[in-house]
Amino acid sequence: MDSKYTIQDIADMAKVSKSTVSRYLNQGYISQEKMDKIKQVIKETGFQSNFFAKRLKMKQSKLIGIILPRMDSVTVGKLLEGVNRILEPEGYQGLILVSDLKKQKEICNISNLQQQGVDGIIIDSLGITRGHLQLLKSFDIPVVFTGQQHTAVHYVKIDDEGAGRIMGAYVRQKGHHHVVFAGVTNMDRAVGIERKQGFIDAFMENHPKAKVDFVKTGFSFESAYASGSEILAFKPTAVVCATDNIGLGVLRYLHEQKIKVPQEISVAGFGGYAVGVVSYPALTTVAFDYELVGMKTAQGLLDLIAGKKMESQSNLPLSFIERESVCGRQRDGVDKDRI
Amino acid sequence: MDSKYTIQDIADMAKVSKSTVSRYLNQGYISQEKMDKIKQVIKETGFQSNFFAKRLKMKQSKLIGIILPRMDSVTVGKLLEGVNRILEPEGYQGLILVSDLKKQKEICNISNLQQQGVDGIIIDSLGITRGHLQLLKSFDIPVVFTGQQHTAVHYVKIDDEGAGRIMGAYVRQKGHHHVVFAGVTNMDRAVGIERKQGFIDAFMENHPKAKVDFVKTGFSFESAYASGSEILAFKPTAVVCATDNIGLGVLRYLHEQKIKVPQEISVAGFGGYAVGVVSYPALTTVAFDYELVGMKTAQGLLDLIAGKKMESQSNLPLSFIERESVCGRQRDGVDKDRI
DNA sequence: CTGTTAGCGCATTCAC
DNA sequence: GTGAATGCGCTAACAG
Repeated sequence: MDSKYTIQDIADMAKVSKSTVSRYLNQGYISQEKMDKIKQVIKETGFQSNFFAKRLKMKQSKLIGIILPRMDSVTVGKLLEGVNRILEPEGYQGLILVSDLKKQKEICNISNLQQQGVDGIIIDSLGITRGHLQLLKSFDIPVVFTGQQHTAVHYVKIDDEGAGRIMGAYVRQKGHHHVVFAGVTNMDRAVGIERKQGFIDAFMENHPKAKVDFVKTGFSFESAYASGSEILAFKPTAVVCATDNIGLGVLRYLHEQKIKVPQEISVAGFGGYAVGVVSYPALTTVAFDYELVGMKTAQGLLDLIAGKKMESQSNLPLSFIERESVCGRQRDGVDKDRI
Repeated sequence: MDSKYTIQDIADMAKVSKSTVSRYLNQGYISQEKMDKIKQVIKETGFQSNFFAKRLKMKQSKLIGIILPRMDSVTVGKLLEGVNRILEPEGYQGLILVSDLKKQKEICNISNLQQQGVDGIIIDSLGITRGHLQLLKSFDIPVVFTGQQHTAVHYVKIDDEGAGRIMGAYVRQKGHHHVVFAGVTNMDRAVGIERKQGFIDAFMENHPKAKVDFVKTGFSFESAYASGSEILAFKPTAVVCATDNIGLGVLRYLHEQKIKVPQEISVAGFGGYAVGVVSYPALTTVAFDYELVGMKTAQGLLDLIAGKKMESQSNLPLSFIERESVCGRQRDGVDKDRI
């Protein structure tokens, strides 16, 4: 295959022993004379040491396994960008595996990566199950989760509950009493439970007339769009969506129904994707910094690999972005405002 | 590190030789009796063969290097999705490196991957330079480009020129005479030259009154938005944008300027991203199937690895998506329609 | 069918 | 400082 030079070849050419070449490649400890000679030969031949032979000796792969639920998502892209920013300068490379939104495959991927001899694993998880914990116990390579949390593992994630609370407080303060929360399956703890509960808690607090109806939808624009009529049936004054994607789908549905946003119904989302600003109206949202999440996650893993401790955290900074899709309601003008 | 069992350990435990275990792991050719014994021991120990030792022998890494201009982009996500769909069933894994939009880094990444001993490389290139070709000549591992083309390499890409032509014909047929093409640097041959030229050629054909002004902008939503006033200064009846992202930025600018699209100005893009449908109005565009590109690219590479030939192609199917952002013009109502 | 032997390319003792 | 020798864990002839 790669009909390449070996360390022996260049040793011969430089008229030294291969250990000398090896030293040149690693610590040093050789005379200037041989050093120059070797350098020259290496340059001429374009020699590069065999990755696998090296790793076999070194017991270190400099490879980090990265398990992702899917590839074609904005948040995943941002996350990777952040992870890469930390890994690359340290000489690590990411080995990416995709779970296709299946928890079972996520577990397969873990064991796969472990077998490949990666130095650590980052998992943007769909949900941490007993299966995960059991598998993780069976070997001792460092693992950091993101996206989901669990007391038994290391994790770095956004504050889903806090994000929900921010939105809940905002919508309440805007004078809304009756909202539909368009959320996802509670198989996804972070988004399906924490984020939703945060919203409900803050929205309900000291808010006697408050009412929240729940409509379950998927993560995609299309499924959100398809839930439009179900949402409308509750006649809310505002729709709070578990993700910006869902918000965009709802917005589209409303637009096609000729329902004015935010005049007739307000809409809000979570995520802060750049696309939120291209919709009409631009989507009010709680923004997450996934690139930062990626950086923190990678740094945590590197710490673990170095034998240091790492602190799990689920409190990464959030920012509220008020755009155009939510408007205020008169103190008591609820429900009657709409037919 | 991974204080793991070796093939020797399990050979001892099963009271056979390690070659027998190796056979068990690979082809077969052993008695049922020993087979059962080995299977049991492996199960008990959770043994897994050492990845690096195996690769060192096999001269095959089952690793495919993938070089991307950046991570956080929708097209890249789709592409990877497609690549992965082909690679995974064949037991290959992708090793992803990011070029941060720098051609020089793209070249470094190539040589990096080659050193790692990948079996092949896929490059979503920023532009194929002499540096690329020279480096590629220095080793013989299969490489397939996408995103850009060059006669001296293998490539699979969308038909940028054809896409441009489709849009050119459409806009002309809609009765527009004066358009601004909001494009990117011609350092990017595919988008900056081929796509633009295709548009201009088709638009100009048998179209005496036609006029195309060019405004150079970046790939981002923000830079497109910032180019808004420059575009408007030409007073076109339509703006054709080199990508949907640019189109979205222009749309946003126009929206904020209270200029009605498409009544006052039409806008179109290229790409067919899902987000095009959430803008207001929804963006008319030529859609590319990047997932298909990914699949074709990966398949081509696999063919090359298998010693087969592969045909480069730049004619992957396109689809025109007519949405709301372009409208017809009266035969001579040009320019005067706008102040 | 099975055990023995011999490397894959490299890092790292150990004497010199 | 430097070279010779050893083995990382595995696969692939080689004889039996």
